[in-house]
Amino acid sequence: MNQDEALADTPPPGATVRAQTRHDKHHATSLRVERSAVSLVLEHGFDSVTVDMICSQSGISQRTFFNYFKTKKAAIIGAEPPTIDEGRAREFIAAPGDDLLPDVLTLMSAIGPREGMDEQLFTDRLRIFGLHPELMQEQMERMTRVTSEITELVYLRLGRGATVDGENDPELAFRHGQAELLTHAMLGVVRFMALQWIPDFERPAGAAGRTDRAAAPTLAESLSRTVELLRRTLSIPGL
Amino acid sequence: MNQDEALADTPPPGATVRAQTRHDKHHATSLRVERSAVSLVLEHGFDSVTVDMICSQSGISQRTFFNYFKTKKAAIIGAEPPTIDEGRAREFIAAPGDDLLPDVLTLMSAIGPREGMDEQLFTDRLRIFGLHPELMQEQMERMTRVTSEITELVYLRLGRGATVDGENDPELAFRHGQAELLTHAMLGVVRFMALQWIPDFERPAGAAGRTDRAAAPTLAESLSRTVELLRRTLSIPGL
DNA sequence: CAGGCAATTTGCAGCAACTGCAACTTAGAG
DNA sequence: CTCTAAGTTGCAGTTGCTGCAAATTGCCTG
Repeated sequence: MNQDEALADTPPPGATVRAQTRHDKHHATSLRVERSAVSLVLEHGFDSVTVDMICSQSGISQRTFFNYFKTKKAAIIGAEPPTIDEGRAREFIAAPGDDLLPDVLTLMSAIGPREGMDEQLFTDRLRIFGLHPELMQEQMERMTRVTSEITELVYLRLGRGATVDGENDPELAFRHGQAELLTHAMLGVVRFMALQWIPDFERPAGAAGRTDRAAAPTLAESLSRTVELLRRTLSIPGL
Repeated sequence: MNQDEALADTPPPGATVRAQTRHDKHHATSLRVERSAVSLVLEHGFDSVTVDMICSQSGISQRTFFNYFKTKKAAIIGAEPPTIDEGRAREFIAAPGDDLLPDVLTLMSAIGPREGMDEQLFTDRLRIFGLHPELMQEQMERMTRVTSEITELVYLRLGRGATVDGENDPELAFRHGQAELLTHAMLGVVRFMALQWIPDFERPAGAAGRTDRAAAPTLAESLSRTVELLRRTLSIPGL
């Protein structure tokens, strides 16, 4: 998994002289298409933007567009991020025991926008999500695709303290059910978090460039606030 | 809201003689289309079924089809159920305090398949959901549309014990956040519940879910089991 | 550096979902 | 019964998306 990166750190022996290797080119084009798509949608709205528009602005043919992205929505949301990082998974399983909830949330957030990603593109996408719930929906759907993987990790973490031989099938099945339930519930929480994150819906026609840095909490801030709220909510007496 | 029902219990003065009132006819056609769609999809799969097929089997034109349902998917999932029942909402707010979770789940379940609905159609749809995750997705998306309404109800219920004059804005806002978070999380739980419900869903071996051919549990059973699991999960010490 | 293999790109033809419009049919009120 | 409005239909057109085969391009080997 994550073949892109694997190839990336094996540059051709000719040092950095060869500027445009096949792989780089693909990546560049992909990014160019994403940018075109996002900017066009921000300008005209999702329905008014045709695939042909995106193509001509990106300098590729329509057919090539669909070689890069399966659907129009996919192009706007961006290239599919790889599956869960192996190292991250290990960390998660072995992490100190009294922080399960935030850890799960962190794990899930890693599926969405990545760390070193283009800042402008990122916030633009957030704005689009606010404007077009359908696309937000698509993003969430993408996350649900890894539900089973996360469930497995949660399952392992839940069971790490148990003695191996002291348990029987029903207990394991029960714990797996717990993991599954917990994962789905946390996915809902992620949605909540994402919604809190999306900037103001109202958008004056004036300055297109983001000038006010008023409400743009980092992932970590947003996360810790959510966890705090979650903890206090779970402690409601008559729940 | 729920205008259908409101009109239904106001039959024309001519008793039951007039068999096909305008409204009834619409309802009948709608149901016929749904049935055609569901059976065809079960037989050939979603992609292989064209709207034209559904139309000819239902005896309507394609144009009329799109007058009844916005999209092909919508026809398969079925007519949009009305918004939350007013009486139900009141009940929810006033219900005894120590059963919030199951009550929320019940409220949400009411959005999906209705009580007095066609049994065959219902189970067929479940099968389709198992076969085509995209449609399940659509159904869930439909549920998320009432998120804000449910949030409001939860908010009211959370605050019903508080003295009116003893609270200030921050407290109210905080409670609203709680309601929002809770609603989203519960929506995730509903998804979990739905998955347990669907027969033969291809999932990684060992995952919780029915693989046997036993009859599907009723909504109430499934719900109480889920709540039980949820409660025991929330009481995990190092959560 | 030439030649060739394989991956990518592209044009083209075509299908299916969906929409607006205008004409037509029908149900139900007066 | 008649008239009006609601519901239905055909038609033409747009758009997303796919398969296929030809053209192009990057890259490796001799």
